Amino acid sequence: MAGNGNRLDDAARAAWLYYIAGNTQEEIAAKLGVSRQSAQRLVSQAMAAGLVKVRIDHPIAECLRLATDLKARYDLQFCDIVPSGLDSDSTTIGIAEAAATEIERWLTREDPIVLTIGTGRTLKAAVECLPRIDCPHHTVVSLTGNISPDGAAAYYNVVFTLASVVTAKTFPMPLPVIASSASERKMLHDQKIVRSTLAMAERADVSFLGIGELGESAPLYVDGYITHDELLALQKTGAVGEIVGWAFDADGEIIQGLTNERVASAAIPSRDTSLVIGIAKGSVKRAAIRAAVAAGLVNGLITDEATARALLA
Amino acid sequence: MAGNGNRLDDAARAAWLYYIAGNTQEEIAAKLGVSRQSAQRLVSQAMAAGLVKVRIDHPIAECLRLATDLKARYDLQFCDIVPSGLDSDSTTIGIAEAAATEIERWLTREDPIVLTIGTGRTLKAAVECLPRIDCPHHTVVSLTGNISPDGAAAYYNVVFTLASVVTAKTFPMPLPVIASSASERKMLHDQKIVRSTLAMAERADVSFLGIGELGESAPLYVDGYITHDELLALQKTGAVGEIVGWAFDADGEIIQGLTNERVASAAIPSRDTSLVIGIAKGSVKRAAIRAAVAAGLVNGLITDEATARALLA
DNA sequence: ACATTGAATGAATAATTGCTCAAAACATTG
DNA sequence: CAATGTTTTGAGCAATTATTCATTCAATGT
Repeated sequence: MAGNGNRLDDAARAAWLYYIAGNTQEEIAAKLGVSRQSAQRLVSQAMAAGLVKVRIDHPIAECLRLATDLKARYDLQFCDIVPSGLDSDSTTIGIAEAAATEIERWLTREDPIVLTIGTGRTLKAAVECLPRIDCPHHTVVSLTGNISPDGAAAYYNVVFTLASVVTAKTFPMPLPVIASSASERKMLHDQKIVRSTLAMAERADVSFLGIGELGESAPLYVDGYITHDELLALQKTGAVGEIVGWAFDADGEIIQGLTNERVASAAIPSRDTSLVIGIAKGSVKRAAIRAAVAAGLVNGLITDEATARALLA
Repeated sequence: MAGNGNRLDDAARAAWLYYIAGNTQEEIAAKLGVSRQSAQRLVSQAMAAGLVKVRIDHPIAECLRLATDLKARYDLQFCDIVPSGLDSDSTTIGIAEAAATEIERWLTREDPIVLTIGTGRTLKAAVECLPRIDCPHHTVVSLTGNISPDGAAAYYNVVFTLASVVTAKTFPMPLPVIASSASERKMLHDQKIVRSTLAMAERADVSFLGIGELGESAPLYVDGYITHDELLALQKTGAVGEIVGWAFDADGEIIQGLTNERVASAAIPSRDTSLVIGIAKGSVKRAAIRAAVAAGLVNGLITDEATARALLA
């Protein structure tokens, strides 16, 4: 009723009445003067629009244990394990929320920090879980370029998504993800703005990075940043994973040459002076994750129970 | 203890699978190796134990919370808070629409009601938001006179505006707002038509009233119903606000004497037997609104977020 | 050992929620 | 203004979730 009002407003109202006030959808329908079905639609729209944030406030003992073990085994500063259904290879569910919680924890700090962020599906999902946070005193820097091969904005670059929900000062990288040549990369990196952004990235206090795999469905390849031949070449030199574009082998050694000569991303921030959290799960990424934590490419990890077990086995 | 903690662990896990991973309770039961109803019990235990935190990320959510708090704090039957834009002192925007919605809700009822209405800019704006409503079974009564000091129709008397858009039986008060003397008021009120209108007002089911302030820009003064000296006199006795002309102090006590001896309006309808909704916002009206709700001059309130916060502070 | 109590369980059932589909309302275009 | 495509709506139905109730099980006191 009430004329037009914003549709999302009503959705939020309905969601509030449903989740917070514990009303049944029929009661909501009555209060809002719509049919029960419409009330149901409003609630699920609020859901779909990501207005509803649920968090479980309990350290599940088993996950805690795994986290402690992993921290000891791989000398991690930070580790969060999310419960998994026994079979779960299902995308980003779970760790995205956990990552969002951790990002939120950092962005709600009083003292100003520099947070750097990578790319990827998981990270994107995590940022979409974030509530609005007012934190103009913080700085968010993207480690990766935001221009996709076809010149469009890179879809999985998350800095803009983050900026739309958080009031921190944000610095995207006005670069392609992978330059066409080593010399082009040098030229791009010599630009004044890029240099200052790269410099800022080096002052990171905390970083959130996806860990990508380099199999047939490697995101770098699937999203068109590298060709199939380039992928094969990487695999041939033993590359098993990639962080902000930098391919590394099973020992966590950054591959020399090949596409790594042209990766336009900033270097992974120092693990000696800052917290670098990798976020990934799933059996297909296992080798990549293991290499990354074993070699100390990251000193923090958010993953799920199944992956944690595999990393400890 | 141990049993209890373990149980909560499972509850947390079940809640996690349910709310975050979106599993159905049957799936959870399978994964946790318990029966479906046990899974249900775990989830609801997690709920009861407060493990599950839901948050709605939308300004509306805050408004609903404020409304609930205000209802509890001031023992209100009804409260609606509209989000305030950045310029929170800007006239009637927002609450007018909200008031219109509530008026409409009452006028679209099947069973016949008596609705009484006051005056003022906010109420005028509210009525102008109303759609056409066919409701000949309802009765609308003005609580205030509709004759301005210069003999013309009082501009902010809303009964005529309302009548132009709604088919209810409407009863204006063929009176000045403030009589020239106490005896004139008595004489006027003794008229047969006025008496029946006043009697009708006493049978109100719901009332919509503006809350006016009594500072330098008090509507009563600005619109010429009282002189500047009368305004000063009221202020001197501690008057902070006014409803349908009746001035009251910071404790919500109706001022004795002064202009109140000549206010020709009907009394504010009973808050014990009917819903009396005050509609006002803005920092300049804060004291008046606080006094009105605290003393129970009204038992319903429509205001904005900023004012609601101030009332709770 | 045995009765008593109280929590936990699963079956049955009631209530609520989610989905599909056809009709209606709406907007757009020729 | 008719024709068209799109969105919104509510009814009916299927799926899911909550509650009730009789029963079991284990623990405790007599």
